Amino acid sequence: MTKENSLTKVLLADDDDELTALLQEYLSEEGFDVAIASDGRAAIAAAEQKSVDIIVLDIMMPRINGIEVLQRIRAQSRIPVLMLTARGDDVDRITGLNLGADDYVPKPCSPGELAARLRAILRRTNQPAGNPFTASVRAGRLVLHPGNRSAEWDGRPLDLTGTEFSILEVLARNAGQLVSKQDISKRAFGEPLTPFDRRIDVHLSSVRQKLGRREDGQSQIQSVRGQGYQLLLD
Amino acid sequence: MTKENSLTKVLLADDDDELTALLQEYLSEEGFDVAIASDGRAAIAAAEQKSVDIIVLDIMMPRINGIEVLQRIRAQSRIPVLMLTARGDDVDRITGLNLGADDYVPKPCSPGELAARLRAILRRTNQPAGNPFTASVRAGRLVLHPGNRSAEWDGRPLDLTGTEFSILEVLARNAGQLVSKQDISKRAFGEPLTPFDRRIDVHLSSVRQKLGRREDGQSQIQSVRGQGYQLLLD
DNA sequence: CAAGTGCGGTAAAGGTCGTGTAAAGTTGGG
DNA sequence: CCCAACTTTACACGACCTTTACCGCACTTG
Repeated sequence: MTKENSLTKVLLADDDDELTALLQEYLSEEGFDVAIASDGRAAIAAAEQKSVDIIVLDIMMPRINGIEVLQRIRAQSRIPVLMLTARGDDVDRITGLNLGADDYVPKPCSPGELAARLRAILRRTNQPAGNPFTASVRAGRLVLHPGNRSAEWDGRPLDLTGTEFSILEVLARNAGQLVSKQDISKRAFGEPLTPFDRRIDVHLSSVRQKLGRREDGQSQIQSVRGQGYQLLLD
Repeated sequence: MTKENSLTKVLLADDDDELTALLQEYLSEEGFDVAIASDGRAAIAAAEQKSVDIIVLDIMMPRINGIEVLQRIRAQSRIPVLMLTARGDDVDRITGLNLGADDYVPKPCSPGELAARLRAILRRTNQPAGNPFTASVRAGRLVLHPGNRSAEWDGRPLDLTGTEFSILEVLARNAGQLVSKQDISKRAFGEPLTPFDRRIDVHLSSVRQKLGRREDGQSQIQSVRGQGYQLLLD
């Protein structure tokens, strides 16, 4: 389910190999055809040669930085570009946008959210997205729509915040299996878990409240001490 | 993926020869192909030359310490790394993770748990695990799943704590044979038995209660005074 | 065979650590 | 500047592990 004719091709230009590996895996699952370039030179080369539909560009890269890459690309093409930058620098953001980037996403970011932003750009630029973008994730009574990041429980809409959706999506994609906090952090936040980080616990607590309880009084999301969490299938 | 036989290759980098020997034996049983480096220099060399799939790295090592080794490895590869550290020092933990370690395990630790963490990382990094990872341990009516550290008795799930699982796993892997307390300690706790340590007795007592008794009223786990314990096969 | 010795079984106490959750603090977009 | 979302902080609780204590039994010794 990775290769087909009408898959949208994404070029990931980033020197962080760990991050690109994570994103590649996720975006492939989402129905994108992913290519990788780990420095500016490679990015430009790839953008020119291969038929790429959209580019994800890290601002900080060896050899040629992302802004310059964007300028060179814009010099000869209107292909959509999404810029990734380290958190903090708003100057970069403005610069990037003025140069013709189509969107901006701060690092670290959830792969799911990145995918959603890519879809938004493609929709906006009228890209023929004839592929399984909108593929929903189903797990028991839960249905997630990564396309617009909305969710349903038993057919009723669930009002989730962005982070809540990201975390629940990780669990839903591995429904019935144990997922470690480390996994959840990497996939939902795009960064490894650090020692005293309680974010997952806190957001999961909210998610649990919104999901309600099972007939047996148990939470829909089970926790296994020291190991992780697990979304129960019915 | 690395060799003809498709076993996952683990590089153990630690100067504690006793520990590495123990881990090598265990991980081999688990279907890993194990290589050993006993100082930082050797670790880097091995990581560069041989095709290694994942690295277990002790922070405290002669010549070049683990953190520096990790930096050098990360400078040219994003191969998964699991860091081992002496208990206590959280600073090390943070440092390690920020440098790009994939997980952190405090010493001493049970080989079984280490293996589980390795599997988790490999799954996360989408390693093609075409090998006997998920191999369950079967002993009579008992089935252990080291993959998620869960267990069944007569098909019914057994609710074991982490330490209980570790101890029972040692017995199950030598089912029908006598295992000394010394062995159990090394394999389940990752450290030799000290004079007044009653931990094994205590945990084994809980395990016995959870396993119930045989028709003849005997415990499923026999003790041989002064020698050790033995899990009975039916 | 009685007394002594030491190992093993187990209950209970104590401490540690992971988790649940409310609430305060912070941030960023409108 | 406000509001929603997110993060951080704080506290409570409970699971788990270790330690301690006591008891009984096996084996030894006189």
